[in-house]
Amino acid sequence: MTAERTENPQDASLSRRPARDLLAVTGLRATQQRLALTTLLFDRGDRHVSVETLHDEMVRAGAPGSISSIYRGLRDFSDMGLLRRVPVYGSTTWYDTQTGHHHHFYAVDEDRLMDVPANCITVQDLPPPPEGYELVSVDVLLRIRRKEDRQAA
Amino acid sequence: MTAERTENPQDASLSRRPARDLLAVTGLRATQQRLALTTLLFDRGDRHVSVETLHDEMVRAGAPGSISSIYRGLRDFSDMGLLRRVPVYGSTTWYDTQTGHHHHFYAVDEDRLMDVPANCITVQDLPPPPEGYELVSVDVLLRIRRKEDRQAA
DNA sequence: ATGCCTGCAAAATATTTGCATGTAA
DNA sequence: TTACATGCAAATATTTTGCAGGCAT
Repeated sequence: MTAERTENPQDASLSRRPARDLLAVTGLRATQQRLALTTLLFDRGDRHVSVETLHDEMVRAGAPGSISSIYRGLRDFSDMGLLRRVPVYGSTTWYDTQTGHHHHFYAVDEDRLMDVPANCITVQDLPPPPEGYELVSVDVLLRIRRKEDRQAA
Repeated sequence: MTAERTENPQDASLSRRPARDLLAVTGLRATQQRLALTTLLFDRGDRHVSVETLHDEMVRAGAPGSISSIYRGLRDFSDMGLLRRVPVYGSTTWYDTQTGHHHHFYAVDEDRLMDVPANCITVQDLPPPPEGYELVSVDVLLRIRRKEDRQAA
């Protein structure tokens, strides 16, 4: 029962220290799928992803990971605080790699998220949470649409 | 007190003028289903509903309307500006009967929306929308959770 | 009478899960 | 070695839609 462990050269990028560190923090095992996911998510700065966009990316990159694993991965990462679910109207769930406070434009006609530059929005006079609750996050969503969509009848 | 409120489902309440007026504005026909929907939605002040909660209500009230009709109704009402979709994380779509600017608490562990009292939140320094876009709405979602859920692990 | 609506069921879309196998530690 | 993770497919969940009959106008 001796499995050969062939160290693929291409594993180097997927085994980067940062990715492993992120996983180590969560206590999740550093599997190939999770390392690939982590690298794609966090090596390019702030991004918004859905299961679908990320799966496309992984296929293009030849990275390992089935759809189920991506669902599981994004869910687990969110639960552990590595990602943040973005509140939008549409049916698909969007995740943001930046967990700090910042906000979004949402182009309703295109079902597309855009970042709002940091420091651009000030939220004041927040009410205290209801009795027994604590505040977890503040999300501001600026719904926008193409000006041309307002057709002068 | 054990008051028996045996109100007739086909009561005149479903044909109230306000409900008909709302529908008249949209150009949609005043069917029994839409009148029932409109009455349930707008006779009780500000509320958040999903297809499921509303369907339960209609069943309980003995009001007419299949699930499909409720889906269609809420979608159409939103499209016509009578309702407003609330941006949340979960899978179900929530609608708010108050279309004016106001904001929400979202209890993540219960998948439940609560109103934030008006005038409680001030949003300042809004950035201009991207070139070619116009701002449609500003939604603030305050994610909250039970304090007890923070189990010292 | 006409054309928009509804209900039903099937389809489409989004996400989770059972289980056998694979693999990190 | 052992527990946890993955892949696949089936199961759920949510929403839309085709169509025949119904109802508002």
